[in-house]
Amino acid sequence: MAKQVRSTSSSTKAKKKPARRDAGRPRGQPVVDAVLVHTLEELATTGLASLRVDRVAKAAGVNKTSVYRRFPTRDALVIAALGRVHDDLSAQLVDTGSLRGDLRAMTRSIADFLDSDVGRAVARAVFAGPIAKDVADAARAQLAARAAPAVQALIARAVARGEWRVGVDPTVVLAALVGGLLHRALLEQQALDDALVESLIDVVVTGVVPR
Amino acid sequence: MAKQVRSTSSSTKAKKKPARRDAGRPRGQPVVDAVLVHTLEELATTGLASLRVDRVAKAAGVNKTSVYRRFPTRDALVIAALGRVHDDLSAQLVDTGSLRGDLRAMTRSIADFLDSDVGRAVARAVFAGPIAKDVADAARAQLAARAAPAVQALIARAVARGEWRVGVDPTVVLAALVGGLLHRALLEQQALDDALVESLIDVVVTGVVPR
Amino acid sequence: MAKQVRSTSSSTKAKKKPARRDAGRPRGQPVVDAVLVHTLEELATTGLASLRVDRVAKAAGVNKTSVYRRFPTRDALVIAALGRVHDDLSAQLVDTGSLRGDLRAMTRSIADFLDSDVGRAVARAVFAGPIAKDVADAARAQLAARAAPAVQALIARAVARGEWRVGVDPTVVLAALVGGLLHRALLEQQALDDALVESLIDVVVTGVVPR
Amino acid sequence: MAKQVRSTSSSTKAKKKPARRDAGRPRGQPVVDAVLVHTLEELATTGLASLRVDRVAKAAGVNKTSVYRRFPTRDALVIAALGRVHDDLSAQLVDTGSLRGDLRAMTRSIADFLDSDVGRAVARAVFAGPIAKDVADAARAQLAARAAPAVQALIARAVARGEWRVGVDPTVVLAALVGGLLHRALLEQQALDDALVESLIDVVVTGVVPR
DNA sequence: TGATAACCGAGACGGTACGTCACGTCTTTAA
DNA sequence: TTAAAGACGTGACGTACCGTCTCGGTTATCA
Repeated sequence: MAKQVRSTSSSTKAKKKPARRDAGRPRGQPVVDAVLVHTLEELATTGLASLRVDRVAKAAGVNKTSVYRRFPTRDALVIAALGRVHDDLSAQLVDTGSLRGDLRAMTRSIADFLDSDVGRAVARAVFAGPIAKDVADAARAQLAARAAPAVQALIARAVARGEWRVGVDPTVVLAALVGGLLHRALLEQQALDDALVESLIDVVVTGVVPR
Repeated sequence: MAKQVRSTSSSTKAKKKPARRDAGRPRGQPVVDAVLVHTLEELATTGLASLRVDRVAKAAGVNKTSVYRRFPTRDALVIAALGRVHDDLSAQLVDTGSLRGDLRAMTRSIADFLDSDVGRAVARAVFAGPIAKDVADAARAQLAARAAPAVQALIARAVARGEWRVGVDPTVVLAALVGGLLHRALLEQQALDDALVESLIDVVVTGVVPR
Repeated sequence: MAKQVRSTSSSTKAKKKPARRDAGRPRGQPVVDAVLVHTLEELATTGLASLRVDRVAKAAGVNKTSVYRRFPTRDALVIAALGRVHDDLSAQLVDTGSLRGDLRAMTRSIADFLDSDVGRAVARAVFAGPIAKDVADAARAQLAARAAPAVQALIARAVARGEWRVGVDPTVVLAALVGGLLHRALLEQQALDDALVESLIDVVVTGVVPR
Repeated sequence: MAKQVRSTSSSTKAKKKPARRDAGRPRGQPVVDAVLVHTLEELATTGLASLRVDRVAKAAGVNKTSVYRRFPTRDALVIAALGRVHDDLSAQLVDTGSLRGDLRAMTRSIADFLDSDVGRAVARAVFAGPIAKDVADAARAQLAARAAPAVQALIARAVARGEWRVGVDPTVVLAALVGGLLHRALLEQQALDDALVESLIDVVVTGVVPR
């Protein structure tokens, strides 16, 4: 063992540091992953306001410096973390055979997200401030590239079935549905149960005025 | 040891202070008013995150200490300021003779608020965090005592006119309308023009499905 | 609520800071040295009561925070600074061939210290309060390890020369001499000239009663 | 019972304030006395550094304002309080028939004072800072008018008895004795027992050199 | 295989804002 | 007139977190 050779000399001056395990090893992607995951966790746990960079770093088993090496700012870190969520937020957009069914599936999946700790935290963070400007843009772009087609398809099916009144702006319908959920979750601070989803869809699909 | 001799100093060097004119004068209510007004102003101007207590104090012509004497925390200050807004937010709830008209007036007034700097800032702040918990409660109580009756009346009129389908939950309708506005203002970050209001009401009142 | 959203602000407005050159550079010992030196300076200049931590920090070319990182309290800072003085206070304890000469050298060196701005300030500070408890202990320990031997030697020489009456407590003689200086310097607030030193030694060595 | 008579009326509108006891009543001297007494008490208890004006006022059953009416500054208050001590510090200067006896009585009485909480606190405060300048002047004037004659007499007696070597400065002897006590009490922080007093006098009277 | 560059942990540092404390000033109200 | 009550301005304190920067040491990559 080569180590034994040096043992006599190293006995005089003890190693100061307890020998870091994986110092120097470039880790790249794993680091950002761990960091972003724990950022979301902190976000869900303690909220955006109490999110501390050091804590995230420590939780991710990474040094604060390494965080700042990749994300120049706390905000940038948060934004990046929020960006990750879109991947999980792929709303269910299936063909159920009816507009109500399609909307129900979509709304329900969004509601599920907003009912989770992460979801609520993310929503709050997105609302909170100028993050929105950046995130919203990215989100819109991302949605345009991913969800939009599905939504388009959803509406196309509804039109084909004769379930979509001409002149109705799809974005307004979405705003009403999603906004309704947000209102309930973040302002009224109540759970998003099936009854709510059903009611929302009922109002949006059928309208308030009796037929 | 703690607070070692900080004294016995000023005896040699005479005070050069220009003799403040109205130090010590109790001002009470005027102070909190000025402070809260400027808090809202800062909120609207620079946002919740950049709101500095000293700056608010200075703007209000008051000392930082005096602010802290009444509001133990920056957050408490913000919350108190938000509380003031409800007074200005008394939504217009007039009888226009039709459900659409009534809803239009209401939605329009809310939209106007959300389109103002203060309104957007307040909305962001309320969403931002646990503030919501405190403020939302107070807001709900306040609304229950003030706006609710008017809303009740609005719905009662609609029912009387036969414009309100039985079984439709008013709170859901409100959530859809207000939430739709919030979605547009804070997430999509677009102006709340009349077209949007009209579209929202159209969807909610008439529904998506053709009649 | 605590520390509500302080973030999400700097993302819009670009940082205008002139990019500090050596921020973050660990300086360790140099820092504490500079800080303590300037602490003593302030102490000598404006007195303990008017000593301001920021001012010391600024004078030392260091941030207030850095001072507090090492000295948890203003008092701790002062105490540490006082501790530094002992190094300079190594009283002259030479063999002049006679008790009077030996005492004169010692007393004179102490008097010189007490006549300096720093010396007076230090003496005042040490007297001022419970600092004494901490500092005095350290001082005593330090003196025991450094000055004491020399004093012992001084007395041993005097005994050998037949100049030290049996039963006379050295500590009392020291207290009388040093105390006499302090009384003159701090209470009577007069200069410690050679005449005083000579008189003190004369009284202590020869006594008041005529021989 | 007179109280019952008013009970019915007071039940409707409760007294806002707990009815200040002696508002407006001019009290003059009693106030300053109480204030100074409690100032000394605080001084003895918590030390100069921790002496708070509000606390003194409250302890003296007086409003802070009333304190500031008479003493423009915390320091002035302390100085005034210290001034009061001289009255109690009338050192015992009796004719015991011998120099040793006379000095013993004087030194002992000073030692007793310095061994008390108030005494130590006062001594520390006097040393602490610029107070000394003011107080020392007043003290010197006061001593010159009161104690000095007695000291003069003491020395005159000693001279008459042939116990005072010509050319010995009385003030130096006093400085050595008092200074020795101060050194022991404030720096070494030990009790001032009879042995110390005896040793001090022995050194000063007889000298260190054997006869 | 050995030099070199990239990467990481550790942590000191400057800076800004926070919330606290006590001083001394001044007004109001009441006896 | 005198005092109590107490709001207020002011300055310093000590703390927390951000983002910067240096150091030392390790690992992967290339000569």
